[in-house]
Amino acid sequence: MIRLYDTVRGEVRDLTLRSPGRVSMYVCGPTVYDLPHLGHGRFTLVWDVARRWFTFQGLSVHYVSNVTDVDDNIIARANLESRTESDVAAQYEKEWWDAMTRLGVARPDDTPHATHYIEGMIDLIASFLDRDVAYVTSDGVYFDVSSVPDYGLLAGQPLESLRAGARVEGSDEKRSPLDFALWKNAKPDEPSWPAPFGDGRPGWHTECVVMALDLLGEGFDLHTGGFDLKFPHHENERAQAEAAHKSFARHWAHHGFVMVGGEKMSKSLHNFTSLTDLLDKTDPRAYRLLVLRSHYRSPIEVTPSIIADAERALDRLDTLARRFQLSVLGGDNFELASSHAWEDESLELYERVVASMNDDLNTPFAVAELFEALTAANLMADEGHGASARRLAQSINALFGALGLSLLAGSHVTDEVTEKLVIERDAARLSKNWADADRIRDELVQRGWIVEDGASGTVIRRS
RNA sequence: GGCGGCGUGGCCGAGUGGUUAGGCAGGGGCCUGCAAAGCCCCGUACUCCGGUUCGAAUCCGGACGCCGCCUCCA
Repeated sequence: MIRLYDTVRGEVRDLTLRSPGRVSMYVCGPTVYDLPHLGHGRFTLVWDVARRWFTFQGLSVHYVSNVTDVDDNIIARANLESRTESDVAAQYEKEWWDAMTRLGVARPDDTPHATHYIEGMIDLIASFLDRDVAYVTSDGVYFDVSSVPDYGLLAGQPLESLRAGARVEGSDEKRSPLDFALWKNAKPDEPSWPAPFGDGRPGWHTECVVMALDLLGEGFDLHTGGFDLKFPHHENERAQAEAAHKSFARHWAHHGFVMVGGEKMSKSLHNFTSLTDLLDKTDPRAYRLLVLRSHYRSPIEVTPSIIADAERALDRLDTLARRFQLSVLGGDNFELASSHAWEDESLELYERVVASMNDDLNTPFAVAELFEALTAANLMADEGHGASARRLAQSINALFGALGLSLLAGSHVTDEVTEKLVIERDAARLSKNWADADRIRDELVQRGWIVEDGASGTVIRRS
């Protein structure tokens, strides 16, 4: 049984599935108006890991993540750069998927776009107006939050106390500061769609309700996003579903932020590092390992030295892959738990990792178990138990693969000169000509290789 | 103001009341021609003050500090 923290209840509880063996999950995706930042990288990794883990465990996963391609920020950028909104959205969506590919984040099964769901949103808004849970103002249509009795459930606060803290905005026609825009009336130079209640464009909170219900259906299993989406975004999604008399997500889970110097990373604070930038400078697997080594609900700090730390840890994993010539798992290629042979040490490892992962996705503990197993595998091999060491290493590989982390034995592509140097060095070592052997080693190092003396002679790999 | 979370060894980071989390860095050792890789050993931490308990990082109360949400935001 998989247990997961539930935001509504404020505690870890069983993830009960709508239909056994199948997980339906909706993850709030990006608004495509700028390069993805580290925070986006984190959340996509966190839920990619969850998805992979569910799959690994034999569940059939339906993973939906939206792309918001109409919004104020996109419009602002388009106007600033004298481009069309769709041009801006297309550019940054491409940047998004490029970054996801490099991160090793698997494509969602569905990636609905807000602009493809305008009709459904209009229908929903019209039904709200019919039923008097929404009202028209001079600038659009607003949802009346007081029409939902348990509004504030996700925020953990009743409507009254939320209202008390709400910032008061100038003079608008909203009945409550918490009421939110379902539809924004068309303005010059803005994209708009015809609607019975006036031409315009949808507000942000409506798209996810319509798309989630369309693709996953009522009572889908899991809805996730960052803590900042808990309120008001998710609360407002839920409120709309309630008002539409549709059962919505059974389970809500939220992940922690990426911090910069103790503060939340965000575009509005201008303290973000682009994910693209990080991926250009480091092994993308380092970020995945970093994310795995902290709990998804905790904040993480991402600095160059912390990334470097993860890269060094990665070296040890790759050394294992090299030592046992492990095949590359992870990415699009991974084993299912049921197809791997778990026995002895492997079985113990597997059971511990399962216990950790199924306990609210405790990836840090799972990774700790894997590192302990790594030491054990090396020790077994050192002591001459090659076969069992190799079996354990393969299991470690399979489990990291299930978390989306590929262990790489590294490339052995060399050139003639390098090959010649290796042969010369082996000859020198054989004749105990240490001076020449060391000189050649220095030369190989200068050419960018790390040199190790293996049982069968000089072994090189890229530094 | 309301609600929520966090304060762990040099750094990162888990932690179910009593037994070594794990990683990185550092020190010592084994192995090695020397290295590298690997393995072994070492630091014995838990913001502070009370309380409960035979025993608390872990439970309760309080203090201090930090962070998040209540506005666009992953």
